[in-house]
Amino acid sequence: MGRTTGTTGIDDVARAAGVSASTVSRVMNGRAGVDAALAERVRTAASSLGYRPNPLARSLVLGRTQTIAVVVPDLANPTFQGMLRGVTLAAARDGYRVLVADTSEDAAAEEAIVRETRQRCDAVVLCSPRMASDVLIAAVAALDPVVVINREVPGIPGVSADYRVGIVELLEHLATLGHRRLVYAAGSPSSASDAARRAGLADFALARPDVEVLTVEAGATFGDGAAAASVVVESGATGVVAFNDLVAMGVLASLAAQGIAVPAEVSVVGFDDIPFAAFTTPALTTAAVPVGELGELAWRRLAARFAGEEPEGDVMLRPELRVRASSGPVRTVISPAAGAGAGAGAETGAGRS
Amino acid sequence: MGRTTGTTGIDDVARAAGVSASTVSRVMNGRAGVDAALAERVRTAASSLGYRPNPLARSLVLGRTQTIAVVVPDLANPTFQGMLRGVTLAAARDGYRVLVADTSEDAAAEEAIVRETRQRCDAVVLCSPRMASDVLIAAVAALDPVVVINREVPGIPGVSADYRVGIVELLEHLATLGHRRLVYAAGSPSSASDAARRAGLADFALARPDVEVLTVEAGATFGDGAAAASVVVESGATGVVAFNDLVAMGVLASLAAQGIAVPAEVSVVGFDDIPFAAFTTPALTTAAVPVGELGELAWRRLAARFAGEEPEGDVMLRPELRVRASSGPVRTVISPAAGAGAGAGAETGAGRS
DNA sequence: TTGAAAGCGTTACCAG
DNA sequence: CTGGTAACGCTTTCAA
Repeated sequence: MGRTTGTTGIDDVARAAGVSASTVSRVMNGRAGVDAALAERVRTAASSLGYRPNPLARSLVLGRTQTIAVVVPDLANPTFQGMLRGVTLAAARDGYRVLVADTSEDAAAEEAIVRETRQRCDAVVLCSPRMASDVLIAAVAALDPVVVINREVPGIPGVSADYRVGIVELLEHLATLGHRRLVYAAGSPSSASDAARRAGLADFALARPDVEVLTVEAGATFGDGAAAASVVVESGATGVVAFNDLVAMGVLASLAAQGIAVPAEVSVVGFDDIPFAAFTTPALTTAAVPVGELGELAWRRLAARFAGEEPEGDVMLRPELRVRASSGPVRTVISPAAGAGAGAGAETGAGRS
Repeated sequence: MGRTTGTTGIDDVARAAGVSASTVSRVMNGRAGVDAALAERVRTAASSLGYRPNPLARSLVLGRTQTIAVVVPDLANPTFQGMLRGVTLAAARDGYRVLVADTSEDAAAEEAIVRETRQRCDAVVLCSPRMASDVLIAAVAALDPVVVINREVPGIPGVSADYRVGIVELLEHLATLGHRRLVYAAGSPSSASDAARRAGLADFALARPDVEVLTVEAGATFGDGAAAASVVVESGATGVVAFNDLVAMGVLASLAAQGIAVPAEVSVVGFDDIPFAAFTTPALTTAAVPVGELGELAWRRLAARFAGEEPEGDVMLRPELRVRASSGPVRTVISPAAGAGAGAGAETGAGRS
């Protein structure tokens, strides 16, 4: 009846203003059809009591929380940080808040986490979900207002970056520079976006049969890149396309340690354009994935759904080639391998996306 | 009465199990004193109906949401990303979720955002709040379960990194290497953590009167660092302590552009140890601020409060010196300035903390 | 041990 | 235009 908790409730305001709770509610929600004088009295009472409608109670009766969940595999990954930021900023503009959940790359725990967080929200954004396709498809059905970033799910609209086209741009860039023997330092085979990249590799192979592209299994981290560098050297390739910028940085570091000049002897390109890609030595040529936009777009889909609009089709954002100093024309042929050169083993919270 | 929304509610389960809602509630909450057979029947009914207690309704009646808010000035800043991650992971372990809010460095809007998000949660973590001290003090009182990171607020327990001690470690490191003329590329005067650093500068001045430390107003970004580099060169200093890693990276880039060798001619050290500090060229010596731990600690304070424990005093985490390749012994004296060398102007979402 | 009923703080429907 | 009165979905006394 009002004074149960320390908070001032709608009844307190109603009493102070000498009206009913209904009227206070109407005034607080700006609903038309309230006598101006009364409304003013209510507003005065409300502000003098410092009344703030309890969002929880509103949510319960309204059936919406004004909150959406964003689930990411790893908050330390720049890619997901960017998506989270994009969603958060866009949602905030429309008065929505974001509940964030980090699944710690645990594909098995993912579904439970998603369901749990979804229950407290009006919708959920799944960033590069790791769960198996069948699980994902089933889960998504129960999540309804949901948008998936960077993973195709039949039936539900998704927003993704076009990794397939992006890698082709990178390959073409190197081919144009005269490279004819390249290596792709691949990511995890279980990565959906790596599959897209490999599809791009195939596209490219058809279009440019004169360019040879070897694939070496690397991974998604700096250490993986460093480890893969030796294979690159042995292969005699003049250019390497890394799964992502982190891997590229690992390659860069290992190459530098072996005294191999970039891009004079070997060109190195990454993928993603993480915030620090511009600051490596040499600055990294890469394909920029507009993670912020992906997040923003994800929000727009949700906002549209909330507004009762029909779901649109999938959106594919094309990565943008950013040519920097790490790639250049073919000059010399590197000398056939010397050592096994492992390189640094640093670990940074980033990786697959 | 149950079937209003499409969701299955407690009444549906009760009906299916042939018991009352009270019993279902008791079973779902594992409250003792329910007939084993009945309990089993309830559990069966619940799972077969896919029943999930509505967290909102529980929150309303229980008075707790199992959610805390984390408010940061800028989600693009690695420092805050780290704190957010620390809080999120720690809270998740205890079954709490995190609502995130980005104030976009808007000191004026901060208070409203904080109040708003706080209302939906059980507590709030303020990361390096930008609002004026008096506003902060007043706000914090109304927020109650609250912990502030990296900013002192009389009366409420805070967790911070000891920027004052950290910068002294950096200065001592350079002094030990033989440097006698240093410059501090300062951050924004309005930054609380920069004030702490300047206090450290004063401490150091007293302890090492033989070392000269000039202060040049720089800023918190890569561009600020690049711009400040020329002043450093002109000053004839052999070492520069940057406000943070980003500024240090800017200095590094500008120095490299001018052909000044690091650390042979000038040593450069940063602050924070952001994830990429280890990957600059040369790798950056810095003082590591344990942002993840700060976040985790913030959660612990909150968890303790929830458990009814008394608030402890402030916690100060000491930054850890990370010596890498960008700092070295004094060798040569740099030649008195040549050009104004501005340098890159890249912008990265990072900065004050 | 179990159930009925009274809220938790709002909003919305329906009379007046 | 305003005020009762039901919900929203759940937990928790209070009786039985």
